[in-house]
Amino acid sequence: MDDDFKAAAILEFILRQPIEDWLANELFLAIPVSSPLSPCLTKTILIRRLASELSFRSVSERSLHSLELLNDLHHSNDHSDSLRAAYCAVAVECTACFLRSRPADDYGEFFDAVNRIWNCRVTDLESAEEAAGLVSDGLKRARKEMEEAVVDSRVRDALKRRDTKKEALEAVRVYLKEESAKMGPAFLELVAEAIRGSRSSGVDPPSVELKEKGGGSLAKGGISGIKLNPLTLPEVMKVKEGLRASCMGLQTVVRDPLPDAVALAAEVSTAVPVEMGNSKRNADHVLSSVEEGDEDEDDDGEALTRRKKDTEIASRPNVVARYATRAQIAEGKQKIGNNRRTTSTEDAGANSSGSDSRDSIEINKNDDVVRDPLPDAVEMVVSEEEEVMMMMIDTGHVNDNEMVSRPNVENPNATHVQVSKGKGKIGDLGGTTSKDDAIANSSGSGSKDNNEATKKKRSIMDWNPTARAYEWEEDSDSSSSESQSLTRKPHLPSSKKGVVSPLKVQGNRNLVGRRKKLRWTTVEEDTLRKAVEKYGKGNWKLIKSCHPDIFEDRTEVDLKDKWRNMTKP
DNA sequence: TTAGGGTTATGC
DNA sequence: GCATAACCCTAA
Repeated sequence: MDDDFKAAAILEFILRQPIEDWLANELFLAIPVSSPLSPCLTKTILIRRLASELSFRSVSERSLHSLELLNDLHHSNDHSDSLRAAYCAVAVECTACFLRSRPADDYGEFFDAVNRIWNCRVTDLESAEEAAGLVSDGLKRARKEMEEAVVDSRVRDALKRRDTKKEALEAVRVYLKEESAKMGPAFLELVAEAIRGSRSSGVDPPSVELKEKGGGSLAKGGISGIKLNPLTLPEVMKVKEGLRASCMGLQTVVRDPLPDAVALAAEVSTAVPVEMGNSKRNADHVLSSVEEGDEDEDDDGEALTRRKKDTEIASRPNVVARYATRAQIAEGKQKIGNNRRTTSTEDAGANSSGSDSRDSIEINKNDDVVRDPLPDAVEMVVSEEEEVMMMMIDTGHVNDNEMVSRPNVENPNATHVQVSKGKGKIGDLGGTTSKDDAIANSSGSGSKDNNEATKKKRSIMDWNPTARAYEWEEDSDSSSSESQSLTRKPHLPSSKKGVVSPLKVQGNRNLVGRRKKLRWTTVEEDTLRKAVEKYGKGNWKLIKSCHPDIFEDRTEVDLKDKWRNMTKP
């Protein structure tokens, strides 16, 4: 285990506390954790983000995105009904909201939403095997209803009369409650519990009070866990500094993660002015408890002696595995031997099959702890540093005054906390629609990302509207290494595509300034034919946007011209 | 954004 | 040279 492990444990603990988002954000920014984040921490961040939105009675397309990422973190055989229901309800609300927010005869935004969410997003889900967990009969029915609503005003009216927002909020609430219960206490809480267990004989128990699994409040982003006293501002500063010191000061890399984590808990307990009990006093004792499955890694006599002192904690199944980052997983695999080429599924299976040398990465399916997600899903969720960093906090719900007054003890001039509306805030999304988000993000990604601040951590609550399964190839003209590194993000077709195609078209121009003739392929023709059947003649832009890959080098006019040719007598 | 007329390139 | 497909221009 290394410092990153400690930082992840602290962050997970923090993010599950009922503290304000700005504070969680501050702490996230202050605690050095490298990416890729562990699946567990990623999941915690996403859950926190959803909970925060829920507390503000808000659902948006970024909620959809969060749910998609959470689905990716689910085990392939562990798809949750409540997740499916929440996804469907949020998708419906994200569409139907445009019926309520616009004049009675203005359906443009609604049609766009149907196209964006149901014709593109949900269609992709249905075709993507890894996202099958989100697809339900309800989602299919809803999709049909939305498609009918485009052409049938009665269906539209019925949809408008439904309180889809309430349905979505309730569905998300149910999912969060269920997921929080599944996740159980934070790692540090488990450690605290272990400490208390280890001191049960004649020693004052710590004042840590563990709630029943999943019993925590969701208010203000809190999920579950230790009861905390409200922190005053000076205490907050102390927490932050203490946590930072804890993370930065611990340079010794100990092979065995559990005692190290316990030591960390002890340190945190001294740094955090909340009731963490006598963890420090217990630390020496608990430090002596070591899992026995790692002897080849830490084989000194002292460690061996310690290992035998506390079998209870030693037998705790794989709590540490929750924090294995991809790097740690890779390291673990290397221990096994890297001569086996595995598929993603094989990796998942291997990680759960159990081996002493893999204890640090093994996921115990019976532990109700976060399972090892499909590596491919992890790849998508946590492989991109920016992707995960952009998840970091800032719900966009905090009012401006609060944002402005947020203290930055680290650096009062630091840009990453200049979060006042419209200025310096990374991905300022407060109160914007998802469409606005996409526009803002696509238009600002270049210059803003060059900002030094954006190279640092970003808020977990920041919505990355471009963070979808799409990932376009880089433009040939984006040659600088800096821009390449900064633009390695997935993009929605609506933003980047619109920029790329004309450039490519220009590149195809001949000396006369006319594009080279590009003959239509059979695939293009078939797609166009089917698309016209589906969407009708004349909806060339819609058709193009629904098949951005196939019609990558075609304009809407091209589609129209081609159809004209195809239907000539 | 689309429709329709006009222009150009390509294959026979 | 002609037919056709692909592309361009412009009005609505």
